[in-house]
Amino acid sequence: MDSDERQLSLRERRRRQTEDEIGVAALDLFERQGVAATTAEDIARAAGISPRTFFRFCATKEQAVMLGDGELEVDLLAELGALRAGDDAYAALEAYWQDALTRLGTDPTSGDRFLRVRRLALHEPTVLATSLRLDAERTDLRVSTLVASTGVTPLRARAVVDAFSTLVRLTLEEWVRSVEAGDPADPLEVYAQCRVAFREAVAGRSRHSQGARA
Amino acid sequence: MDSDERQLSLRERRRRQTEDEIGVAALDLFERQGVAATTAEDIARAAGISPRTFFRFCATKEQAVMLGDGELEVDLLAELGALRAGDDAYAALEAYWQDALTRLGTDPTSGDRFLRVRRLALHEPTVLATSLRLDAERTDLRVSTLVASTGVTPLRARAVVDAFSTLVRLTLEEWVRSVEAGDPADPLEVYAQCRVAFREAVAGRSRHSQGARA
DNA sequence: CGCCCATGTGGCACTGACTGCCATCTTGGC
DNA sequence: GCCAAGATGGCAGTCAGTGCCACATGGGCG
Repeated sequence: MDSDERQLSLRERRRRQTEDEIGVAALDLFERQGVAATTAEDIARAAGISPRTFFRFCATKEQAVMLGDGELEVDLLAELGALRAGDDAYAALEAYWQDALTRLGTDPTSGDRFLRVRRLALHEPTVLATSLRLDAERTDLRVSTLVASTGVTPLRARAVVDAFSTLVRLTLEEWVRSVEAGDPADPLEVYAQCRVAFREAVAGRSRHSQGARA
Repeated sequence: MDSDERQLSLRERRRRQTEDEIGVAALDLFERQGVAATTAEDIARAAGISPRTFFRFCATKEQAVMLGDGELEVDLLAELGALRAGDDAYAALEAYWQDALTRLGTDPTSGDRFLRVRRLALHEPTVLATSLRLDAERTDLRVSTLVASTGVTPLRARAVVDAFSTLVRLTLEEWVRSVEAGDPADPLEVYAQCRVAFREAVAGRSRHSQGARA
């Protein structure tokens, strides 16, 4: 987690600091004025850089709030790459995600930030779209990593990866909802619920429901 | 399917015709020159309207190729609305989707068009993003319809709807891949495969794999 | 038939996202 | 200290998308 704060070239440290400042500034402005009313120039000014430089850090203004989550993806890929033939990839992803959620809960700083971004995604369609697109762009690499490490067919790999992404998104959405409804739930709790709901939804249920069939 | 071609006000018929012309023009240009190299003005000119009017039909140029799929969504909502407490919503959605796929296979015209759009989505990130966003925007209505008709909890409804959307997307992707690989598969076949892969991915498997556990 | 309102269309001007290019400065290896 | 690589900022340009207004057209109604 804190392994790489020191011993980085000055450039690299600066770079991360700027990324962070951009992220904070964008999140702040988006929350305060809405995404539409916030211009890229606004964010750049608040982050102390020129508009031109701003667009070197992120391709669209919406991506400004997502600059921080690269590490999570790296971890995820490492997790996938470490699997071997016969391993249950979906289970591994679930473990990874539980771990990530726990860390988020433990570290209030990054946790809060993360929550605020997801909250934004719930209310601002363009932010949600950006998040979805980011996920989609990462899918191919996840899939090929999984195929390479475990030898499953691409179709199965894609099924696993897509199912996982969807479950994650569902979890985050429900978590945000619980926070906004006034009683913030434990993310792990929410995740457990979503996992069950998701599995039962897909399983093609037979019994378990309150009413008769028709 | 052809229920509403006649007996519509002249305005309505014109409207649909224009929509169609826009869709055809956009698809054509996007395929030929790529999305980035195609301006909204290009599409407008090819469709015989002014740029200003073009943006009254679709909010972004990418949406131009998706103008046609409104009816599918209407059908889907009708399906969801017709459910009752205790019904298996996921199964209903699967049936609906099989039906839709069959219709697409039967009607070569709209089928080809549909395929071309999905193909575009596979190669053009902005088109994929648009499709994802459209889906996300429709989610809320699907969920509330489902909640209203069957009384399930919002979380479960969301799980069903999201799982279904993901499965549909997976199916379309695989279908397109099979076409591009040179041996076009039967969409229903692809769907069946994806359904199984998806279910097994989520189910938390226990046996069934080729190798030992580790 | 002719009138009128609702609706559709086009033109114009404008904002703002994003990009290519170049000139300048800073970093880090030697 | 010196030089190549990389980072930054400014400038000009393209193009997506919007508000506004002026005009045309469809369709109901007397």
